Amino acid sequence: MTKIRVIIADDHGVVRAGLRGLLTGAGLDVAGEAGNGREALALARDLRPDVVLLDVRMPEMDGLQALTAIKSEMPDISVVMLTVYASTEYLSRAIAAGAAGYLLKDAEPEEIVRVVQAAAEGDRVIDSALLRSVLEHTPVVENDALHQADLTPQELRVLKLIALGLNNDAIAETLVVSRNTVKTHVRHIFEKLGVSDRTQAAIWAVRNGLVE
Amino acid sequence: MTKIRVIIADDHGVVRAGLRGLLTGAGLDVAGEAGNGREALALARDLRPDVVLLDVRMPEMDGLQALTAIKSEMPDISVVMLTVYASTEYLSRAIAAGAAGYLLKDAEPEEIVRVVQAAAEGDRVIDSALLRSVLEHTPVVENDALHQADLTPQELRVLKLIALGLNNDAIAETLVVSRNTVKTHVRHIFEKLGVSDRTQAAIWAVRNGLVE
DNA sequence: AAAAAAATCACCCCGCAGGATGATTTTTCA
DNA sequence: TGAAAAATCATCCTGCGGGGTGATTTTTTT
Repeated sequence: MTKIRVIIADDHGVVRAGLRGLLTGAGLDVAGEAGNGREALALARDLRPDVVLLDVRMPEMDGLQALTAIKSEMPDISVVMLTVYASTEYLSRAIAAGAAGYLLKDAEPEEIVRVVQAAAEGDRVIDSALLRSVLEHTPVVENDALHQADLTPQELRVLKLIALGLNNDAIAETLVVSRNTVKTHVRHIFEKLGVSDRTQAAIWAVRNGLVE
Repeated sequence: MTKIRVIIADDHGVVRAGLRGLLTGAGLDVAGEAGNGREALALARDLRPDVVLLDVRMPEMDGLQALTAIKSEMPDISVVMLTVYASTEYLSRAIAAGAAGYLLKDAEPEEIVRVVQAAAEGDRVIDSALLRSVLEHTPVVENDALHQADLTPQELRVLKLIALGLNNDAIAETLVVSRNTVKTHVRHIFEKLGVSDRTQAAIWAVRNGLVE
């Protein structure tokens, strides 16, 4: 089997060096480095790597823009986002734009390697611990509709995760409960919102500012 | 079988009278009339009708607020929205909030009766012609992400309908094509957006201003 | 301490969604 | 006019989503 080819994009040389060492040490092939989103896009065009590691915050073209550009032009390439911010805003945008992974910069080195490898396999890995922390630390703007829906705390978490685009299994994993439990919550949410499927629930959530 | 019980809410007496005549003539039971959303909500609490007909624009509490309040408190009651505006904004909010139907005030009388009856049966009827007209007449804000996604005109329509919460059958009906065709478009959309299911596509669409 | 609400989980069923493939027709554009 | 892109449709298959029911445990509230 050939080595997994990766491109690193971050505006800090130190970070790039650190990542390069980490990935190379794990047997991956770092095919190129970029200092901003535009360079990353150009490099991806030229080198056609398996995975692109993108910092969210970069000059010229930020990580989200680069993500969108890369995914729409080269859907086969997996993109992993790297950031210092654990915000639902970024996270959900990244997921919606097709990111294969989302990592905090202070994640364990092994975790980073693991996610990049999973991304190369075509898997989508959003760190559970990260999702949980985002759920708890992002205050929900008290909303009229939201108040009327009268969701329980756990239902609110489930709805947020639905609105991030997660399926029931992923939600179960994130909240550390069984799939059946998630399905029960999901049904209750549908009843309370008066919708009939998860897509409508997700739209409801986005429209009511639940995830940004 | 008992008559279908309906509440009418509109701030114009003329309209109420017209609707009352129309519905009564069709064998329905108009249990009450309201001049604003708050009254409609109160009436719904007292009378527990099968269907509430809500004008979108009303004083005190508008139709969308009333819709949300009624659906979250009494999910069993079907709500049909009545409006003079064919805007995606209202339409999608109404659908997301659980409206069973959405009608233009200049709709055919038979159409209005038909939709109210369908709503009473628990069906959800969004007029196809209305959807089509909304699709064509709502200009899409040219967006960076949208441009990059490079969707074809028909794919764009399908995506809009996904973002309104429609399933494949409803989309097929709206666009007057087969279910298979819709599924093909849907798959292409997923590829272009880099997402893996319709919920994520819907979120993408909402975030990129495709439906409001 | 008792009652109510929230959270947990299981099992069954069905249908639609999503993925893969292949093919034809229509429209657009060079 | 010919090539390319877009739109149309079919068939097969698998699995997840969504609905229905019932039940237990934990937490909150009164």
